[in-house]
Amino acid sequence: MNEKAATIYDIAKLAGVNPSTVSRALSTPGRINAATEAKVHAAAKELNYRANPFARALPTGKTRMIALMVSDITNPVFFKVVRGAEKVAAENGYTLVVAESIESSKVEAETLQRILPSVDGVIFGTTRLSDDEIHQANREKPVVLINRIVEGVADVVPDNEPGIAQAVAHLASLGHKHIGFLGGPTASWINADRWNLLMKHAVEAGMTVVSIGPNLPTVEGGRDAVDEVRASGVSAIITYNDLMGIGLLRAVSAAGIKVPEELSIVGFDNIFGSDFTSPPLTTIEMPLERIGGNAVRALLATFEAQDGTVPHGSEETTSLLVRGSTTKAKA
Amino acid sequence: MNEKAATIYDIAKLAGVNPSTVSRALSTPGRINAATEAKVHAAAKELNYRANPFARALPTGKTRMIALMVSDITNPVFFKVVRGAEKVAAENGYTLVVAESIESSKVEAETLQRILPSVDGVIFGTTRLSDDEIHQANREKPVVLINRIVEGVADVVPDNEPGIAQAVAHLASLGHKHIGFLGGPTASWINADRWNLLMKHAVEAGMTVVSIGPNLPTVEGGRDAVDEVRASGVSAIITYNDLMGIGLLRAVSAAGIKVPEELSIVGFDNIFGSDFTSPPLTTIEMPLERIGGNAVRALLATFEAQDGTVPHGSEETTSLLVRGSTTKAKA
DNA sequence: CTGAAAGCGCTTACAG
DNA sequence: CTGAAAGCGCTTACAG
Repeated sequence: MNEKAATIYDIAKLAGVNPSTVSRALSTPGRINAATEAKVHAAAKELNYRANPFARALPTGKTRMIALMVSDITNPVFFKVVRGAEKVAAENGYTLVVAESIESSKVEAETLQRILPSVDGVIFGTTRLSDDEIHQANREKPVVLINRIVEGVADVVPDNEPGIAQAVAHLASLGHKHIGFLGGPTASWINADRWNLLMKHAVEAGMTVVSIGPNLPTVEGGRDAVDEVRASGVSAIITYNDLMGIGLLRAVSAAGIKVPEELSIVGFDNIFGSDFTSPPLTTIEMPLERIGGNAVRALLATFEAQDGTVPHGSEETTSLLVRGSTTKAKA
Repeated sequence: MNEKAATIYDIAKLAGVNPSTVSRALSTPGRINAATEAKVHAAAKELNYRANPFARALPTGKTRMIALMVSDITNPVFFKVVRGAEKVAAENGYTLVVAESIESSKVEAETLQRILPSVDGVIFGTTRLSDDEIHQANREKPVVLINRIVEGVADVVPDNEPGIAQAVAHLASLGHKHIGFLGGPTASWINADRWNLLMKHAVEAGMTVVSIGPNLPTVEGGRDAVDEVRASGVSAIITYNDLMGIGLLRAVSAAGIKVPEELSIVGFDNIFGSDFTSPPLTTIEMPLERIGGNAVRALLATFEAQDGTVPHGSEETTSLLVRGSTTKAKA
């Protein structure tokens, strides 16, 4: 190991030009004499040259790295988000750094401080940071928020409405009159959005809807809701996310309640594994990979933006994926 | 955004010392006058100073970043590996870059070239690179391999034997006489290791064992094995990984074969979701998070190593996790 | 179009 | 212990 890498000086010597010419040939193609440029490229190839990104970053101040902060790397909701983000970043010559905050706002703030000097901008998956902390970060480097809206900060949020409208219509067509929503984190923008939309559409469809929980947005949180769900008398329930839906489905079945005959369950997200259950979980699909990719695009857009315009995105839409956990309400 | 960050020159001015003194105070604590050091630290704190990692990397050649290359970021096998690696990296002041090669050796080679100049070393999760390509990378920067052994290159591999021995003993105690192994990637070190160990232990236990497949190491690969499994007449099967185990379990159930009464299934890895199936999958657990963490430790060790010693690790062990997909062989 | 020079923010021998 | 200087590998005005 430790073969020393070639520099622009090595290339300059080999090609018989000045190092600054090499720099120009490599970084601003078309701006210099074509023959010279070709010579430089040939020499670069011969020496297997790759620019030292650190040396490049110093004068420009641009690192070509972006950070994606997630609260829990092992939460399957993030897998596709990370993949989408990584892909778009790579396509644009950026390197993605994914950092985990382990569900603690203190760790998250520290991690952010550690990573911020290294990157050109940061994308927050779910975050426990306060609006103030987000504004502070946004003052240093461009920020894009996923599933959260903060005044003056770019965001990418999905449009939950189509999926919820479809889910309500689906349940209504199956004869459900009284349904529930198993809530997740109360401080979360997306939890509130889903609940508000569900109320709106359920009422419009002539159904009643009650809030259950809120519980932890995990398999355990779903499992812990069994008694409350049963007590509520609902014939169908939509859960804040699939993790809760899966936990509820398994716990309810273990308690001898038949899914979907006695209780229909609809999850949210369509995470990996949500079709492993018996029955497989009906769910409202989130375009997770697109969201990750578009978060990167939004960040790149702020890099370009002359004015301080911040993109807001909800091109992403949601839709119902009917599997086995929903059926006709008992007469 | 774009508040310009403080530099050591700002600190030097504020503290009334030379910039080089600031540098020393910050990077080699204890090497200078305690009072001076305190003054510098106070000034640094006041200015909210954070060292520019790029400026630091230029003279030292050390980036304090390490890369983890995985073939598929959405493969749940990697979740805990990534988490373990991220954690140990952060503890040691390193930033982890995770890169995805999208299951293509060409993409992987390109990604590697792109990332290599930015990092101090690289960890390969599964890799499609040839031994030669790995040696080439290892010549430029230290390399650690997970689940693969290449002469002269550091590695972290789990000891598959305890888990397999336990699984065989478990199946033997349930009266199984004739079992199968559903194979994954034939070029994979770990696939071969698991198969060889299974043969050894099955034979010692007086069982016969046959190889089925190989198939893709995915849910689909498991599903596609139904006919071959059924034709083989085995009463129990161990799959290369959980993904295949889950696919097989679901497909076999759909085909009307009862699991575990008519076919016992044992997976490998204990991935997220392997307990979502009905019945939940019995599996051989891999210490994935430890493996990720130890891969980082091995890499850091090579940074220290004066001689070119490369660590080989199989401290990690495996063990059987009995859930619901195994039971007594039919009489 | 291209050369010579200065500078990005650090670190680290070299003096004193 | 600390200052002054050179250098890491680039980029980019400034000349010509």
